[in-house]
Amino acid sequence: MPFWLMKSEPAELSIADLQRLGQARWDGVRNYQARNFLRGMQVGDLFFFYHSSCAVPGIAGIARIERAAYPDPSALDPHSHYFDAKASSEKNPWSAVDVAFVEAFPEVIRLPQLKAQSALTALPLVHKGSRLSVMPVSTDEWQAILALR
DNA sequence: GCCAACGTTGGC
DNA sequence: GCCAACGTTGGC
Repeated sequence: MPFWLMKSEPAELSIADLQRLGQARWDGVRNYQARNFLRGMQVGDLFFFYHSSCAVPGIAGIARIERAAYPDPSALDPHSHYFDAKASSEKNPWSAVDVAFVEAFPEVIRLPQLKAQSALTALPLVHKGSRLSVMPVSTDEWQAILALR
């Protein structure tokens, strides 16, 4: 079963929010590379929930894919922050998935700690300037990160 | 608030 | 198809 990592701004959706909600739609991805990874996800896949653009950037927990990729409704909603005027219900280039809460770590695994792991040098997340918000995580990387909990 | 890195747009 | 300009991401 493949593993992934996805970034979310906790002001938008945090691991605590997902814990409270149980489930949520993961929408608003507007980058083709990230979208293609979204489309590769299968129900049951696990991912690390990363908090970005916040006081303590890092991995905050684990969640699971509950529904595989489908056309992202937020692209069609004029009131949405993620509205895309070029998208239509016939031709919507963007994808969303549904996710479910699995686990919140007792403490966020902070970015500097992740960057210090030699097992994670290939992970785009730790690369300076990397903006990719959805990425695959190898089994070895998954285990290395789990060991930091 | 700053700024480096990156993706996208659009003129040519 | 090139590439400069621009907008966005995201750590600090």
